[in-house]
Amino acid sequence: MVVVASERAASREPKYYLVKRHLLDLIAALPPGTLVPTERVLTVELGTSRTTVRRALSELVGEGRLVRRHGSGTYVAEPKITWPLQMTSFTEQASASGYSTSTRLLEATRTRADEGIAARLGLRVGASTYFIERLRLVDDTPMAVETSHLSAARFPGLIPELRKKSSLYGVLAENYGVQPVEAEETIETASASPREADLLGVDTGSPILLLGRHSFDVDGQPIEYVRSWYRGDRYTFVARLSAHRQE
Amino acid sequence: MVVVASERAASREPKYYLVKRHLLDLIAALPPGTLVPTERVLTVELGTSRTTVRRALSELVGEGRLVRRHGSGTYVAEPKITWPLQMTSFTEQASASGYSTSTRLLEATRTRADEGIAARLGLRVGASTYFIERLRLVDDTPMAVETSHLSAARFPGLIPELRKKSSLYGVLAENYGVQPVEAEETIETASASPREADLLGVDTGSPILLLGRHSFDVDGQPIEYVRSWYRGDRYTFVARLSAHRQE
DNA sequence: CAGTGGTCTAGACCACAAT
DNA sequence: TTGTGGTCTAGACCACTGC
Repeated sequence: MVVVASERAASREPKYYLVKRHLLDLIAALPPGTLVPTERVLTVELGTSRTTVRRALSELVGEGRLVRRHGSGTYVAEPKITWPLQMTSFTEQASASGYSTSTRLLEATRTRADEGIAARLGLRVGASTYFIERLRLVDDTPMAVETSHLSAARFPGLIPELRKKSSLYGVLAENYGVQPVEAEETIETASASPREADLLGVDTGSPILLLGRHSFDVDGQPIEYVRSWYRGDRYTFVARLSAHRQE
Repeated sequence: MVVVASERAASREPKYYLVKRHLLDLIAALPPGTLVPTERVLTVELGTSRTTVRRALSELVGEGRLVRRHGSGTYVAEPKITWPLQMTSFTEQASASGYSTSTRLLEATRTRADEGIAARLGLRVGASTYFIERLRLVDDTPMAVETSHLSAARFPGLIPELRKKSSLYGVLAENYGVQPVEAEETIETASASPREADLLGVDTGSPILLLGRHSFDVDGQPIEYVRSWYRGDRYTFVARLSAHRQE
C-alpha cells in the first residue's frame, strides 16, 4: 500500500488512524462474527508494522466494533447493548428489558469503613461495614463488576440473607423495610485493572464505564454506596431526564 | 530494578501494569503540576523498554492522573472536575457551578437529514436541517465538542440569531417559544478522533465520554438531537435520580 | 503441530519546548 | 542545541486455539 508522506504531514493524522479507517470501511457492511484478516496479513497488505496494526485494532475493540479471540482470530463484534440507567434493582431492570440476567456473588464480608466510605454512609472511620462484590451477567456474558458498601450496624445479618435471596434491594425491603427513593449517580471513564479485565473477559486497560451510586431512603439517610465497572465496549446507557427536576 | 518472573506468571499481571502501579505509588502524595521522571529515565530505573513505560503512562494520562506536555515533560494532573448532568443549558450549568465557561461556534450550516437524524427529528430523509458544532470551554480549557441537529423548517433564521446570542436554548425560548421539558440521554465511552483530539487538546485515541441528548417540547415533539464528546480524563458527571420516575 | 493474538524489546526518527 | 514526548519499525518470544 502507498502511504503518501505529505498527506500525513498535512492532516496530522497518525498512520495507525489511517489503518483504523481502512478497517472501519472494511467491516462497515460485514455481519457480526465475520473473521477479519490476521494482524500479520494486515501488516503486509497495508505496508506497516504489527504495532501500528494492533493500535488500530485495539481502538476498534475498545469501541466495541471488533472482538479478539486469543489463538483464534479477530471478528466483527455484535452491536452495543442499550441499558437503562435508573433506580430499580438489577434484577428488575433485567426482566423489563427482555434479557436473561444473572449474578455471581464474588465476595460478601465485613470490613471497616475508610474515610471515603464512612463519609458516604454517615459513619465514623473504622465503623463496621459490609463489602459485597458481585459479577453481573447478561445472557451469561459478564456485564459489570459491582462493589457495594453498607453499614453493618444498620443491617444485622445481611450476608446470610443475601446468599439466600440474591437480590440486595429485595433483602433490604423485605428484611429491613428500607427502600432507596433517591440516588446520586456519578459517571466517568476508567480502564480495566487486571482483576476486572479477568472477570469481565476483556483485556487489561480496556475502556470501562465507571458508575457510582449513592442511594438514600425516604428520610434522606444513606443506604449504600455502590461502584460498578461496566464493559465500555458492550454497553450504552440511557436515562430520561425531566426539566422540572433542575437544581 | 528486579522483576521477579514467577510473580508475573502467578498473577498474570502484565509488566506494564507493574510499572503503572509503581507510578501510582510515586504520584499518590504529589501535588498537581509536579514533574515525574522522563520516559527514558523510567526505562532505565525500572529495567524495561520505553514502549512498556509509555503504555503505563498513557493509561494514567487517560485516567486523568498525569498530563503529558510534548517537548517538556510529564506532570501530575489536576483532579477531575465534577459536572452536573441535567436538562439546563450549558450557560446555566456554568454559572450555577462557579466555573468560568465559554463557547466557540465552530460551524453553523444547513444540511440534509440522513436516516438517523430524520428519524430522531421526526422528518423525512433529506429534509433541511441545521448542523451546529460548538466547542465548550471551562476556565478557557476545552471540555467538550458538541454537535446539534435541528429542523430548519421549524426554526427559520436560527443561525443569525445563534451568532448574536450564543445560547441555543435562549434563542429557542425567546425567538420560537420552544422549551425542552424532557430528554433522553445516552452515555457511552468512545475514543477521540484526530479532529476531536485536536480541538480538545488531547491525544488521538484518548478516552471520551460520549453523551447523546434527544430533547422534546411539552407536546412531545422532538426539538434537537445533540452529541457531545467530553474529555474522559477531566470530567466526572453527576445525576440525581428519583425512584418514582421508574419506568 | 501450525497459526493466531499478547507482550515486550531496542532502536530510529520526528516534533516540540526550553535555553 | 539539547532533551522531552510522539510515532513507527522489525523482530523475539509466549499463550492459546484448533486441526
